[in-house]
Amino acid sequence: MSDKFKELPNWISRGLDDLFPYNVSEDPSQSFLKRLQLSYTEKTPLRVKLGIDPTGTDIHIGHSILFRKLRAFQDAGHTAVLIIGDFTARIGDPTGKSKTRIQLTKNEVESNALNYLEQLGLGKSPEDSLLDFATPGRLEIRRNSEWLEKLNLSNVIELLSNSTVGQMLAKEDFGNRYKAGTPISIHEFLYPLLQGYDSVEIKSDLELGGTDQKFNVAMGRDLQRFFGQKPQFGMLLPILVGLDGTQKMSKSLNNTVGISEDSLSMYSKLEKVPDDLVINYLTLLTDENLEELSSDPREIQKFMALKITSNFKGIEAAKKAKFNSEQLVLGIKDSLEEIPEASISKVNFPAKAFYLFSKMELCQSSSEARRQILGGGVRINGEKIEDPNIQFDSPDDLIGKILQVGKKKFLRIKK
RNA sequence: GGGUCGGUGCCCGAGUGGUUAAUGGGGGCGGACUGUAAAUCCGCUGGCUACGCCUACGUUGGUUCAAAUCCAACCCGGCCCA
Repeated sequence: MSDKFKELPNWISRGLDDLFPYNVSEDPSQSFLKRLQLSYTEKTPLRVKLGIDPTGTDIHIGHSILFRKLRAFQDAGHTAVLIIGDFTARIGDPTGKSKTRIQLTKNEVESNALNYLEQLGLGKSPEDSLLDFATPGRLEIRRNSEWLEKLNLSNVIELLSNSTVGQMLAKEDFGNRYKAGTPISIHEFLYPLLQGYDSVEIKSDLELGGTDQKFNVAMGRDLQRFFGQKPQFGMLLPILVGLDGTQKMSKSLNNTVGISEDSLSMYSKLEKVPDDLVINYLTLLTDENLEELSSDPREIQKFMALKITSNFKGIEAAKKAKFNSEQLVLGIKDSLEEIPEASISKVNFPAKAFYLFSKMELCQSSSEARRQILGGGVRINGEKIEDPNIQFDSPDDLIGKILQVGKKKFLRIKK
């Protein structure tokens, strides 16, 4: 994120990791700035491609970096082409280990895809959503089964002939796995090619992706050239580092902030990210001016958390979350404006404490609840309980009380 | 297809017939501390309304009073050879 891209407008260059080809020249096939200007003079919006695999179901703020950038292009009048990788998802995720490779059914993929679109703002107004679904001409949603399903073996071989094993092994991911001796299935080599072929089908002018997508995006250029098209530009954005401060944000690493999470947990997760991540988050997830920040690291953290939360939840919800979070730290749970509530109806009485906490889903299992209690991390209405076998005879003893595990997990019992 | 080595809990990795829910490390969770955190120290880290009972060491059978440990077949992977 140097000033390498300083000639580009800020809405493009902010947070950018790479843009290729990047030559400062007059040639619109070499200079993205010229290409952009050309699209305005010709009044032809750029077709900006972004692919998503509908395998998981929850979008986290790491993903949102790409969507925010895509949205910026929409707002500048260009066409976002969102590709739902329904075909590739059905074959299975190549990077996962074979034992957990799940072959998704057509129905599962569809419902995942719908879920994704809803999180992105399907049906909402542009002001309240990540992408602009409403303005005509700004969004095109395509499923890659539309064309990939029709490829026959000859087509596939033609695609394959565009790449070599050497090239594939030069790709970081494959190379590492090859060196480490972990298995690589042949069909995994097909993925970059299929993703690249998507660019051909939709006549992409620009593809957005994480930095790990460089190979695949470049493959799209190769294939477009092969099929006689103008190659797309590639725009790479950083992979967001997760809450642990070291590894990429990923659901399987349990270091994510989901965009569908309630505002309080979003805020409280964000306000304690490691210090050296704060500026990074501000850069990638907000539009705030970085020149005018407080000098107190704790203040910057809170500012970042507030801004990001309000991006997703609105300013009012974010402020409320900040207030509640501060109350929480002070241990003033009673004054919280919004304590998550949960019904006690599924608990059978008489109920022992460990059973209660397990059933209320504050602990993953009754064994864990027992351990947590013994470990001194469990409270009811602020009062520590020490015996996992304490028994409650009736729901009336508990309704309205606050159950708490650790510092962050708590809820108020309702009927 | 042949040779060879190997498949252990979230991950890595000990264990090679008997208190073994299985050493150790990482990660995670909880506690203390702090600017929330990080670092550090301490505890926990299969399940079950639970002083007992279940389920676990690739799969399925077998040998044994007893198996993650022995045997057989199968499945999956690395490396070497084709």
